[in-house]
Amino acid sequence: MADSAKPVSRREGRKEAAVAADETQAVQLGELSDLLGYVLKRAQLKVFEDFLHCVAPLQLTPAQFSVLLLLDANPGRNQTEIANTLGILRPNFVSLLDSLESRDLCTRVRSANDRRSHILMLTEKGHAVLARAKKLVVSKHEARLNELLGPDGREALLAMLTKIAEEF
Amino acid sequence: MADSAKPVSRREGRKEAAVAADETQAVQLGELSDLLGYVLKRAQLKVFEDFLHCVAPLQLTPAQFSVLLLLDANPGRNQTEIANTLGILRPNFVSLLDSLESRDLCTRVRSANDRRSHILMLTEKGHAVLARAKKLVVSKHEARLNELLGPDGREALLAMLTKIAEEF
DNA sequence: CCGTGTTTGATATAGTGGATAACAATTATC
DNA sequence: GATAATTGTTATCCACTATATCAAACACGG
Repeated sequence: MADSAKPVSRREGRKEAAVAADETQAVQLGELSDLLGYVLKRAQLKVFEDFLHCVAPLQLTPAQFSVLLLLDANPGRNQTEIANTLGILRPNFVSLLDSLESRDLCTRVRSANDRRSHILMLTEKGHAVLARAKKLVVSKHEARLNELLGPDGREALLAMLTKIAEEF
Repeated sequence: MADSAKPVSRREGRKEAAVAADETQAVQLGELSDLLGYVLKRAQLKVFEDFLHCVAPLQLTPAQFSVLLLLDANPGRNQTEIANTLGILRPNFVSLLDSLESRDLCTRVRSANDRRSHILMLTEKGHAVLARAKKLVVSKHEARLNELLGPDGREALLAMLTKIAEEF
């Protein structure tokens, strides 16, 4: 999100005329601040933005990180299984994998059982990058969330979001 | 999200061979289920999907609904102010407004003070549609969230998300 | 009043994510 | 062995996001 897209809190530098009191009056959010979907999306953008910033030295997006995590936890799976688990459509998963493979973070190996499918595995470098990424995520990203919400707050939030994601 | 994109819970109809026990073993989410950003995004998609479904009779997207809400709460504002408040870039706000205006839900009026800017206002039809949309959102969408989380759970969730959106 | 700079809405354009159709290769099924 | 289904892939489309640029209108200092 560009600077000019930052919401609400942007005090436009113009019109110093409205000296003390008025200050051009901020736009009222009104019932929008009670719309869960609205706040949810706003929070999600903020969290992704921070994730990107924290993992910037490793050049990993949230989606790429989630793929590496899944490959680590599920060796020997094919593209369809990993893509489905992440809610990514197979066609769109191809270029994502291309990118990871071109950076030598994972490899596609033709399966011996079913020569149609590609078995996915992390490379050595993939394991190393994932390990460093995890450290950054825990020590910087999630740590900041813990600081803001408290450990129990974070747990409660995670539980409610999981409930929505699974049961809603 | 298409059917084929539905995460995890998709038991592929193939291979009845794995009769009772094995069942091809589900892919393990692993540490992904503790990643707040991941669950946050998943929950957000679910909530938007439900919103879209609940307001389908009025053909309003979350973004369009939020614009109508803001125009109602802030009559007499121009495009830049409304767009900034919603975190929408001015260029992208133009077509959004075009769509609403072509449906006679709002109007652009040249300001008398500053003939560069367009004052935005809801039309009569806009007010009516917004009123009906609000009813649908409250009675169907938010009601379902209340049912899932409980009134206090929903409040707590809203509070934490707002905190993230504003202070993170 | 004039000229410089800024703001507003708008256009064009590019990048990204998500979605569908179709295809060759391979496998499953009957 | 013929037909159907699956896997990875390509092409393509749509929505959303982002940047640069423009004309019109305004602000302001000289």
